[in-house]
Amino acid sequence: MNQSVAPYHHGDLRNCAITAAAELIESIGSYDITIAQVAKRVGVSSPALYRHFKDKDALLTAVRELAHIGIMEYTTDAQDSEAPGTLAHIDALGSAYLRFAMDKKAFFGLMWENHGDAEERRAEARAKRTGFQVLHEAIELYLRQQRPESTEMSLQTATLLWSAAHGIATLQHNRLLDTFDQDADAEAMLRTATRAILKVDV
Amino acid sequence: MNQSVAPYHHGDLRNCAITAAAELIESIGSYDITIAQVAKRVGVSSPALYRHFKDKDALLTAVRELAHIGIMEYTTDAQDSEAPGTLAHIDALGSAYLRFAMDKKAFFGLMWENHGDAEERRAEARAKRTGFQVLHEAIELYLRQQRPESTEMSLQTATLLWSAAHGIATLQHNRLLDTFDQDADAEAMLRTATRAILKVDV
DNA sequence: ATCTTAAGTTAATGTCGTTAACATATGAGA
DNA sequence: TCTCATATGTTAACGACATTAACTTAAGAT
Repeated sequence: MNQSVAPYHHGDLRNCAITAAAELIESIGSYDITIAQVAKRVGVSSPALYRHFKDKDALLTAVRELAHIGIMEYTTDAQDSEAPGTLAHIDALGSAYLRFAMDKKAFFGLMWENHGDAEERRAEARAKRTGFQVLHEAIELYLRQQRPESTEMSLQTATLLWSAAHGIATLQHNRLLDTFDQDADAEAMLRTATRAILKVDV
Repeated sequence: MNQSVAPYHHGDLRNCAITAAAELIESIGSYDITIAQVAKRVGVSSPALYRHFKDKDALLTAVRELAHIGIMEYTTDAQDSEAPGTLAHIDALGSAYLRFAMDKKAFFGLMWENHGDAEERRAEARAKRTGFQVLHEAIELYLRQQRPESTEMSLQTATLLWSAAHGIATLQHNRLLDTFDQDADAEAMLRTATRAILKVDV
């Protein structure tokens, strides 16, 4: 009556393990966690986790899914905050990406790790593409309204803008922006990049 | 007489270990190597390496230095191939970066890993800044010659362009460019980004 | 020649991922 | 209600690994 899905002994080990792993990652600020740590946190023996995950990587992959959901929340909030088709809308999406990268450093790092299984990779690529679609649609709408002659370039433009955002986020994540330019401001950089790529006069 | 520096028992374990590690990384295409593998390759016991490296991370840091030298070679070749101050010169630098990322995938990944010691980090940051300087100077020269009114923006411009290149390289490295845009061409993207950021009319 | 010490060796430790062997609770059906 | 297959959990054990301890050897200075 307390749980809609309350399977066997533990109740819901799989999901608990995933959130425990996520909490652990968040608390130590690194995705370098151990099966034993997760098991302990859930109050279960290590091998128990192997009833629910093929291996450690499978668990981390599940956490990555959480991370995808997390970045999607940031994105959706941003999306709702500005009128579609405006430059502000695109800025908001980029800003959300940068904020996620900084707020959830460990998750952001985890999301872009190289990992094992080919099947899992495909699933994740799909999830990432879904996130990308939001940007793509925003840009397509913007171009259609502001620069109709460039509408056909929307995919290339979106890919390039994502790359720029990703580069800025990654370098900031590794504390390298400051190394290059003491006064670097990631958000300002991304706005500049956005305007340059969209060929908006500054 | 065969070695200029032939210290003690092995001869030159430290350097041999570093190159052995690098070869190993290159041959398996991953920097997920083990001390034992490196030791075996050099024909020495694992603990022997601890006479020359504080821990595994110290060895990997040394390999990272090799990687920095490697990317510098690509950069220098590119630099020499075009006249300073031209757009082609800047393109060549970016192209070198992308090529290094693809040619030496494992090294590229290793270079941007998060790692331990604070002191080592500072040293690496310095090495990276040195690489960045090359781009910065190229851009400063270009701006001075082609867009004197923007010369004061050279640092910000260089940082932004590096970020864009890094984002493209990273996404390509993770096979994500194709996921977003089947026809994505990293080099073409970077050229587009370069022209947009430098505000060159296309 | 001797002695210090750098540079190597083998043994041992603790952690980790993972599998094996065993135990138990759950829900389905007799 | 009893029974049984199976999902889920436990402890024990293994092999790989990083790292340290204790011991050995060779090189160069005195």
